[in-house]
Amino acid sequence: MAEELDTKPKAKRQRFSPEERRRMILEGAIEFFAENGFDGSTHQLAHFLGVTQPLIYKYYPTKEDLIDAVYEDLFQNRWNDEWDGILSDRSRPIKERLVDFYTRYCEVIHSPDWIRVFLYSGLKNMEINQRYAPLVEERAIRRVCIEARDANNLPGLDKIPLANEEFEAVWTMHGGIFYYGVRRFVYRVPVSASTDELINGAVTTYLEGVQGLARQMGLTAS
Amino acid sequence: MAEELDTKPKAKRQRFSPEERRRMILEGAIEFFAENGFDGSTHQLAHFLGVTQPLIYKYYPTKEDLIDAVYEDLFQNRWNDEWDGILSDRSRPIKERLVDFYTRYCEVIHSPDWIRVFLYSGLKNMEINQRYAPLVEERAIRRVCIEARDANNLPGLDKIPLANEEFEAVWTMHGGIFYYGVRRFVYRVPVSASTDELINGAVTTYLEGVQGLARQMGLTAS
DNA sequence: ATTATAATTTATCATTTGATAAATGTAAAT
DNA sequence: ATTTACATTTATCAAATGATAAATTATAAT
Repeated sequence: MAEELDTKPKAKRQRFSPEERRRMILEGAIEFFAENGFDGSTHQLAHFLGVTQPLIYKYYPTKEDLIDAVYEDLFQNRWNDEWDGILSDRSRPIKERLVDFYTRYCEVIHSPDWIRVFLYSGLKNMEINQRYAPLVEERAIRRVCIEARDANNLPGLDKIPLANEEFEAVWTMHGGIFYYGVRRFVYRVPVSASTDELINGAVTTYLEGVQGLARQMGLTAS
Repeated sequence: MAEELDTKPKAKRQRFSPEERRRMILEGAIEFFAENGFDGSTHQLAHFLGVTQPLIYKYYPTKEDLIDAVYEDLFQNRWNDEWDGILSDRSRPIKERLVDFYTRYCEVIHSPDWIRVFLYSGLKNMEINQRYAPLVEERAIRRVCIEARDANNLPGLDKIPLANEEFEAVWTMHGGIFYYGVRRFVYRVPVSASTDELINGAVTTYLEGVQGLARQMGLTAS
């Protein structure tokens, strides 16, 4: 009768197809590494998965391979090409476009897994984030600068090239939105506003503020 | 004659006073942990210091103790009380005050050591950052909100309490300024603006933008 | 029911890591 | 020059870690 009173739930061995198991390990690894960083041990990860440690190595021959799979799943092809169109669609008010874009963007990045793994990878590795920042600058920041010029009837880039301050103003908005995720998922402190309020506030402030900036820079409506 | 041709510089044993050595180890640990995270091994740290690993344990009985010392040196008492006065000094234009404050603040936080250790500690631990965020909110964010109300002749807090959007607008500026450090010292990508340009841009945009926000919220000049 | 495939576990290893004790050698005091 | 104090190193350890090989057992095909 003591057999059923064992301390462990006993979790009998369960077989899955290679595809399923591979996926299960990857999903678990994302959650585990997001919490513990890439220095979390494969033994602990296995325990977290409810599986023995050598099994992980059956599907990912080295820890490095597993980490690469985590990177790919989280960051590769997560930039939706439709977002570019949203920003440039001048049939809509610019504020609406920016809110729309950042709402979709935040649906991707404002998760504990994404933010934390992104920072961990930035701190450890650097290639991924070094590649990511220029992508953001090219596809978002720069585009916002251009649209802000147009929305305020300011000269186009062919007349006057983008100034550092214009770039940084967008980066500041962008960084502020990113940082909201850091406060929530890294520091884990209460935030006073919802994501919608955050985006609305950041976009409103930017659009209003960039006019003052343009004035300060001596840009005049054309 | 082969003795002088040894591969190692031979670096003969050097004695320092306990205070000096303790300091040397701490400084090295900050740099080392900032680069490698707190999972960097004490063996590697010793090598980095040009010292044997047990020596570290003579001065810091456990790795935890050393890490705590790193925290304390970087984050404890780094908030200068004079900063509070700068923000609240209504004899100066608000823009000048904000620029002044953030210039000094950035002198502290915009260093690879500070930014990286702060993020590492946030990701691993959380107590420190959980304590730090409310400090910033109380002594900076909130104060900026109040001063922005005053500078725009808007009702005081006794009339109308601070709205989430007002708070978030400042947090966005603040986060944007922080994120500039992340781009430089974590992602290690080129940034287009200098720290001065960044601060000027962020502050200008915020001050201009918060007026639009107030308008949107229905706050009227009194 | 028996067999065959292969998913999963058990057992094991070399290295690394945080930590300790004993030996060594430097610098100051006598 | 000798002695003494103690800063530093050498030697070592148990536990943890990434990784591999062999044994086991669940599942599907026969």
